[in-house]
Amino acid sequence: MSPRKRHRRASRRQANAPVFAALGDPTRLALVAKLCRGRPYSISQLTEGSRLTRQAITKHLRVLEGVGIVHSVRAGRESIYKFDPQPIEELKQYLDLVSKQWDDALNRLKAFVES
Amino acid sequence: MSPRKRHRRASRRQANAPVFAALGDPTRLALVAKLCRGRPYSISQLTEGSRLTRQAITKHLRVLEGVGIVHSVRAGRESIYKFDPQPIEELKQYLDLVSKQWDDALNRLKAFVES
DNA sequence: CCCACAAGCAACCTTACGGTTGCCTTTCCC
DNA sequence: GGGAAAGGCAACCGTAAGGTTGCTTGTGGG
Repeated sequence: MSPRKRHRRASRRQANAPVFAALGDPTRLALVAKLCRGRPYSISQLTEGSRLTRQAITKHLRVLEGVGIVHSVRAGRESIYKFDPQPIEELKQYLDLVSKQWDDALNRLKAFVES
Repeated sequence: MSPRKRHRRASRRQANAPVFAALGDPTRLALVAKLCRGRPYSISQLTEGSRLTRQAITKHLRVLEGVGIVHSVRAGRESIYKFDPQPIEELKQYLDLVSKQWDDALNRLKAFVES
């Protein structure tokens, strides 16, 4: 593999880290679970059922929005949050790549042992 | 959905958070990328090519080991780390579930609009 | 036997994160 | 118009995370 290619791959990997980090919190995972039910939710609605403050939820939503997992629009006096599947789709692709790399390595090893 | 079922689903979700968190760091992502190339690596080998201290790398490896992404065995005077695909496989499943839930919601919405 | 290499352990530092509280602004609606 | 609902902003707090340094322990090889 060329150094340039390796570098491109590395920066793609690095780009995924913040998305993983955004999902690395139970509260945020719960928010995602709720938002991917389809309907958009206001902050108050998302705060309902959580033992946390509205402010805490707001911060978590900002983190999710920062990596593109959700988008918000202001509608009158409320902020409406909606799920966006794209970043998660990219994570899936990346994890597939990791699995694939591992499988290939195992197969190469097997072939080597049997030869 | 029954409350019991919702609860089981919630705890499964919660269990994934630490794994996401473990992947939510560029250094750790780089370590995973290296380790899933197949061969096991010692700590010194994993430290090579990184601008961080061996200690820092060790800490990161402990985090990864804590969620089962890697396993270590002591071999003589070195600690050998090996990749384990299982936790990542579970993440993939979970993300699939999220995507699926979103798709279903969209389809329901479409059906509703067209009716 | 001794030295050097691999790692572990512990202390420490700085910064980011998760969370709360208090107060201000905007919007709705009676 | 005025009160209540929905948020935004900023300050603050505790703690865990990422990283370093220094020192000790164990192991392998000449």
